[in-house]
This record gives sequence, C-alpha cells and structure tokens, in this order.
Amino acid sequence: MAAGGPESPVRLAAETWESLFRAQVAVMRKLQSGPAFRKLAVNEYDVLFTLSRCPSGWLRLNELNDNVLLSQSSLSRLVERLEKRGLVARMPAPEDGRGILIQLTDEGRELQKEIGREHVRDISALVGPALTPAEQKELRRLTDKLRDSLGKR
Amino acid sequence: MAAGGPESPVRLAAETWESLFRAQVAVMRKLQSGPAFRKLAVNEYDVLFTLSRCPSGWLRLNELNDNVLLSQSSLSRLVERLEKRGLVARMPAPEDGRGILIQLTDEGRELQKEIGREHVRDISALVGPALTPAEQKELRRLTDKLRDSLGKR
DNA sequence: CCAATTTAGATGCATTTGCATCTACCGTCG
DNA sequence: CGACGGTAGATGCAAATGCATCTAAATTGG
Repeated sequence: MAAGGPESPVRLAAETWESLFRAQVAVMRKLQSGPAFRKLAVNEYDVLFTLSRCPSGWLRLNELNDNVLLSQSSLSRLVERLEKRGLVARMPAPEDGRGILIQLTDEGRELQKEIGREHVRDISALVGPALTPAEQKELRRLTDKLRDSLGKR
Repeated sequence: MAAGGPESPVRLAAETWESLFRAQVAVMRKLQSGPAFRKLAVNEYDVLFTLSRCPSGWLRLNELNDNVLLSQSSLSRLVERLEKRGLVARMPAPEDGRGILIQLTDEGRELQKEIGREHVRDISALVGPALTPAEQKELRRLTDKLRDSLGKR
C-alpha cells in the first residue's frame, strides 16, 4: 500500500464519498431552513415529489422506499400521515393482495407543485452560482453513474 | 450533447441536485445496512469522525453542528449520549463561558478507528467499481466546489 | 394440493429528533 | 458601570423514527 505517494484507490473513494456527503449536508441544511418546508417535512415532500414523477401515478409502498432514506415502518407511517392530511390516497394492489398502491390526491398534487416551485428556486440559487452549467452537467452525469452502478447489484 | 433542446439553468440546477441527492441516498442506504454501523448510528459515528479529524482534538458544539445534519438540540443530546457511553469528554470552553469543548476519549478514538476501517472498505467497494479514479477526482472537485460556494455566504 | 419459506406492509414500544423555550454568558452602547 | 440585544447550550414535550414482531398473502418445494 502506498504511503505518501499517489493516493490509494481506497482512500480516493473514501474522500470522494466524504466530499459528496458533506456537500449534500451543506445544501440540504440550507434547503431545509428555507420557507419551502414550513408545511411539509423534507421526507414528506420527497414522497409527494416521487409520486408526481411517476408515469402511472401509482406507486407501491416498497418502490417508494427505494427513493427515500427511511425504514419501511417509518415510511408506512409517513404515508399514513399524508393520507390523514388528504395528500395521498391508498388502494390495495390489484395483482398482489399484500401490496398497497399510493397516488397523489388533487390536493397533494397542488401542494407538491407549490412547494416544488419554491424548492426549485432555492436549489437554483444555491447550485447556480456554485458551478458552471458544464460542471453541473458533469456532476449530474457522475452522480447518475454512481447510482446506476449501485442499482445493478 | 443534449438530445432535446437547450435546458434552462434553473432546471439544470434542480436536476443536478436531484441526482446528487439520490446518489447520496442510495450510497447511504447501503452503508447504513452494513455491519459497520451495528454499534453506532451514522450521525454518532459522524461526530466521532469529525472529532478525529480535528487538529486540536477539541471542537465546540456549534462547530460540530455545521458538519452534521441535526438540529442544535438533537446534537446536544447526541453528545450527551456519547458522553454517557464514555466515547467523548466535555469541558467548558476556557475563553467563552457559554461554550462547551468536546474531545474523543481513548475509547471513543478506538471505536472510531474500528468502525472507520470497515466503513472505508464499504465505501471503496461501492464507489470504486462505479467510477474511474479520474471520475472520482472530478466528482470530489465538483462537490468540494459546491460546498465551498455555500460557505462563502 | 399442502406445508414451509418469503415478501409486503402494519403495529407495539423504546429511542431519537425537532420546536419552543429557558438559562447563562458575551458584547455593545448609553 | 448597567441595561440590552445576541449567542451557546440545555431542557420539556410532542412528533417522528427504527427495531422487533405480527398478520396476511404470495411463492416454492415436495
């Protein structure tokens, strides 16, 4: 193992992750404290957002769970809360008696759009001045590649 | 280059952040579920790690709070737990009667190293196969630049 | 076809988290 | 100096989270 010389692959990977993670923390901290998340926690918004992006409009609970950093039980209760607030609707999955399908209600879609607009402005104000468009594209490419690589295993 | 027309700057920034965030979620999910975090939650490890990287060995509570995605009160109690477990020690800040200095105990340093070794291996196994060394360096550069840009305001 | 295993989601319960607030201390300005 | 606004942490309390477990339904293997 190299000491002092060129950086070891293990160390490089660790530092890469460290940078990615700290950047995420720094951005998220700013976003969270903004006014966009007065009405909804970030995780709750994230669920609405994921549902809004889904082509069919319906998602299984376990599919949702792949996108969000929450345990299965926490997501279950989070969706329960959203349902109580009238932002999502559930129905039993037709093909699988164990499963639950979730979809945005009109009110949920409305709130997602409202928060989303503000959220996107906040993001733009943070990321826009930090990186050139070319750098943003490259960052997007690299993080997409990283995520794709994890999924394939 | 881009397939469908030009992308608006706002949209590009939003998609960049989205990719970064999802990649972080995907990696973190894998890391959390590994055996490295049986003994300590990720946030708790993060505090030990941050303390281990600190040159003086001592850090103020509010300095710690900049690195971790936790509210002030949650961090205060997290440190309280770590102290109860004998992993960190506190002392009043000499120059500021309001402040608290925190440092690793020997046991805390030991545990940080132990978890850290495993953690770094896990990271390497996830990031190493996903991106070339040059890509990792570029990703590190971009995320560092992003974080630096946020700090300066 | 039925028993055994696996998977999806819900639930009891203890822990963790955040908001609001409180106390103690710092720095400033009269 | 002494009041006053601001900052560093701690704390009460309600809400959110995760672990372990449970139920029900699907899948597998005989």
